[in-house]
Amino acid sequence: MARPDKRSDIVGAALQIIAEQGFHGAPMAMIADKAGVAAGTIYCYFESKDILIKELYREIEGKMLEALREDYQTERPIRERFLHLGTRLLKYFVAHPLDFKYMEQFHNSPYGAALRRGRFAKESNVSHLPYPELFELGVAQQVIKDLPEVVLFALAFGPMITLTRDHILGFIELDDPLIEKTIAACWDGIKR
Amino acid sequence: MARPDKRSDIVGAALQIIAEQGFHGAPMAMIADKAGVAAGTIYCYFESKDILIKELYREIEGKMLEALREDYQTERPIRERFLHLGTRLLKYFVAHPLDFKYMEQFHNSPYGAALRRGRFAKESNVSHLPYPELFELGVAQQVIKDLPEVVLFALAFGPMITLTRDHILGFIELDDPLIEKTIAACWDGIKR
Amino acid sequence: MARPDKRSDIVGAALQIIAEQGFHGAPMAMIADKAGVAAGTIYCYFESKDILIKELYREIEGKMLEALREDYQTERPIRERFLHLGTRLLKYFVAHPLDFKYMEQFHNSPYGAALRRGRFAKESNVSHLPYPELFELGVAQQVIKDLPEVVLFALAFGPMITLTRDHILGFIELDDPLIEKTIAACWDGIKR
Amino acid sequence: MARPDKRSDIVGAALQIIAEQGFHGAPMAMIADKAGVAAGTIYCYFESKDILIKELYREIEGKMLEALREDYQTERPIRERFLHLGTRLLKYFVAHPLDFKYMEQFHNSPYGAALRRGRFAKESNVSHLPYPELFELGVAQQVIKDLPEVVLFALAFGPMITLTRDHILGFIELDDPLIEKTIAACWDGIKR
DNA sequence: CATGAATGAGTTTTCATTCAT
DNA sequence: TATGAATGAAAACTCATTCAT
Repeated sequence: MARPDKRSDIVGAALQIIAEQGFHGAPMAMIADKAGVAAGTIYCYFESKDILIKELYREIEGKMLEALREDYQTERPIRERFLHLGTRLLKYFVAHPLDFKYMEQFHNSPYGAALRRGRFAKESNVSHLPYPELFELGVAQQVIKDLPEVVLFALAFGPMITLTRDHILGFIELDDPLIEKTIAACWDGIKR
Repeated sequence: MARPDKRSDIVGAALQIIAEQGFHGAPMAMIADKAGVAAGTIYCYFESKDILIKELYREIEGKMLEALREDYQTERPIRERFLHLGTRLLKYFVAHPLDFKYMEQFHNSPYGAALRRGRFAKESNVSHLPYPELFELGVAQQVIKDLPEVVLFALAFGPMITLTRDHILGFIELDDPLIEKTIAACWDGIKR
Repeated sequence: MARPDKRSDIVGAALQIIAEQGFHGAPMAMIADKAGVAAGTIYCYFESKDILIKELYREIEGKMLEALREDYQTERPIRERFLHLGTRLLKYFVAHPLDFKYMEQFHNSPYGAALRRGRFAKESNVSHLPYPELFELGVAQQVIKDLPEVVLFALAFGPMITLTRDHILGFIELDDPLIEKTIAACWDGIKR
Repeated sequence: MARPDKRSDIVGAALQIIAEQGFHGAPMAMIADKAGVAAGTIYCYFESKDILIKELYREIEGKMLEALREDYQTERPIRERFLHLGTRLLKYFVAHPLDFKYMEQFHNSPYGAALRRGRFAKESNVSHLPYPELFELGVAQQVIKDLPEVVLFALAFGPMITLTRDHILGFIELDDPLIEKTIAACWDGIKR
């Protein structure tokens, strides 16, 4: 009767509800209900709501990074590599709007602040991303503006985030040509 | 002992607590306490927490727009007007971090989604801003890339939002020269 | 409609239910119900169930010690002072069976263990009681057996506790003559 | 790998956890875990947690009574028989602190109240113990005070219980000489 | 207008027990 | 017998809102 993997059902239900209503609009009982399990069952798979939230974030981030890295060729010129990454990222978000919304909820919360602080303390505020290296290299090759990494990151990433949000809200339809034009414009922002 | 205007006290307390702890970390009792009034008193000025939140948003947005429009000269060239607006905006956020954080909380919540939807339905997703007109004009004069307004908005605004967040989190120190370089780079992103 | 002091109602309800059913047989909802208040109201007076429990213990202990000290004359002989205290204690418990049962619940729980440890660490395992001094004095005067204070305490107190329990359970009817005979027997146990 | 008798494993695990954490600090899952069996397995041996608790009590009481009766010689004088029993009892508790703690948990709970009531209804509040007979005989021989059996029981038993508790809590170290002195003092309490 | 005690619905989490395998 | 995933009925606690003063 139940689908074979209850854990997936729970994760899926949590993703959908949290993405759409936020953490506080997602009582455990509602998640359980949508997943088709009893309230207590969630605690067979996740120790607490906190852990469910963090775990779900890790899964989404993993899938996203995997998508980014696919076909990424480190021997290509800086510009092409940037365009590849930006395009991939935007396309991933367009294809997985719930993932994007979930990540936004996560970042805009104590969880996200803690995560960012932790990562910044080490080396990068969005670790695992191929960006930091790419920017450093571009600055060294005098292809990219000589600005702090954080600023370059904002110039490159900020528009994608804002635009994805608008796309999801239905303010614009992001098709492939528009995505490419947008990423090209992002490049204009950081290129020397 | 009490300041004359309880309403201001309430608004100020709400801004501070919500900006720092989020909507759910800001019980009415805590706001009342910080404002130095009784819990019930808030309801003399605001029908509900929802209304307090929306009202506070409107006030902050108003102050911000006022700051943007100050010294704004519609007869100057597109580029200069953009640089003026961008610089003003970034400086305003740097000077009023609580306002920025509050707006982020607001946008990243059902309130924000509703607001944006409402505004888009009419004409603009960030109404009252001088941006839409500026972009239209820039496109017509072939100074700005021929992209949808929403995209231009993302290219111009996205980096500022992301960067302000990083500044507030302490990942970077935004001084005036850096602000100007950043806005100039934003211009590169949208200019033809 | 409501009795003037809701706090007393809550304390009274908690005493009765906890004494009879134990801490785990006393949900906050049940206490609230018996007190004639809403569940949340309890938290206007006590931060948590833990604090309610500890506070209630302190109140009971205070009343009991007051009863013990009444008419207590430090200039009388050791034996008379002991008989006075023992008789008072037993009579207090007979008159206030709920207090006795509550204290038993308390002592037989993590709360009690913590309390005893704390008191023992300082100077006495049942501080505030006039016993320790009395025992020391009696040993010095060679009226009381030369045994560790803890043992003397057990010899003197143990029977009263056990007997009070039996009285409350209805196994025996403790009237004044019997109380006096019992305390006299307790004295036989510790006297030299 | 598993010990042959799962039932013993379960009983042992329950004893240890309940003695140390109380009934409510001993979820069935934890008992099962410590016993090295699955949660459901416990229900193959015990119908419910209640029944496990009662059953365990009966086993402990049985072992304790057996220890008491060992070497007990009914033809010896009353005093010697009392000293024998008291010493045995105290030594048993010192040697088996978990048993003592478990019994305290049990008595101080609805289970214990029910048990005592049941036994009193028949004939004795601590049935199976050789005490009642001993007291009756002692009173008849005019060696023991002419007090109700319940009172004699409290005078004799109460100190041992209180003292064992203090010993387990580490407030005193009960070695053999001290045990004997204590039991002798108990005798002073009941002897004529 | 102002107060703040009181409310009670709603939230997360625990855990004895069941049952399909 | 043995398993352990699943259940769902509590339980403690929070907090927006009301209302008698």
